[in-house]
Amino acid sequence: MMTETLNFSPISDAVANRLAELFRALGDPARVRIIAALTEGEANVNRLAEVAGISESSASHHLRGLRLMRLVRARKNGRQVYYSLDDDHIANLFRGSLDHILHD
Amino acid sequence: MMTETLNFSPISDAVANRLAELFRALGDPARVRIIAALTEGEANVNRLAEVAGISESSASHHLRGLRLMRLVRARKNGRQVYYSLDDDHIANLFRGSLDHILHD
DNA sequence: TGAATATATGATCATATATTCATATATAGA
DNA sequence: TCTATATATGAATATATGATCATATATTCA
Repeated sequence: MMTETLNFSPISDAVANRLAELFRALGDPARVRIIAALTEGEANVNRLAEVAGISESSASHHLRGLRLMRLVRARKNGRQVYYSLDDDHIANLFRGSLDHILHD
Repeated sequence: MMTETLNFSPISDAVANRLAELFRALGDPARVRIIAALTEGEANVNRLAEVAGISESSASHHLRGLRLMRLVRARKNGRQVYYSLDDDHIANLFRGSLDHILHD
């Protein structure tokens, strides 16, 4: 059965959905603070929880989401897990949005 | 009563919250398509509803949120309301995030 | 003025999301 | 091996969000 709709938009369905997902992934204060901290370098879960002002369990849940979205990477060292931004685009995107916020 | 928490993060509470709000505002496929359409120029509610693939009522609700967030501006002409992006930062932010999506 | 049209709004409902708590897993060190 | 520590996970719950429908408002045109 054909349920495809006509595409009037300058972007495709797939791209619109992935963009929305990306923005949703960033659309929470705790995650914003986690990403902000990671623009300064890698950090472990304990540290990120502290930075974000949330419990370690909550941080772990958030980090799981960010990992699944491939926004962050995990590196295990002993019993600690160090997270870092998965690529430079995110840091750039982040700085771009800071511009918007600050220029307003 | 003092409930202020120490600020370990590179960004302040206020900025983190506003950034999260901004991203949340963009974190929906319909709104992504609306913003994408508006990067091409202004459009009325009917047109935006069509582009986003949603009802006009739903479009109106979304546009209300975007207006309150000052991401879009409304210009009334007769009984139509034409929306446009409120400033260039948003279009730039949008293109930046497209980069991220496409380079992945 | 009355009908038609474009948009906006409010209430309701279903679903998504974030937090908490309990528990599991993995590793380090005694 | 036993204990403590760091992180992860699952279930439960509270809150947020989006869609829909009914209705309101504003404007055009006959």
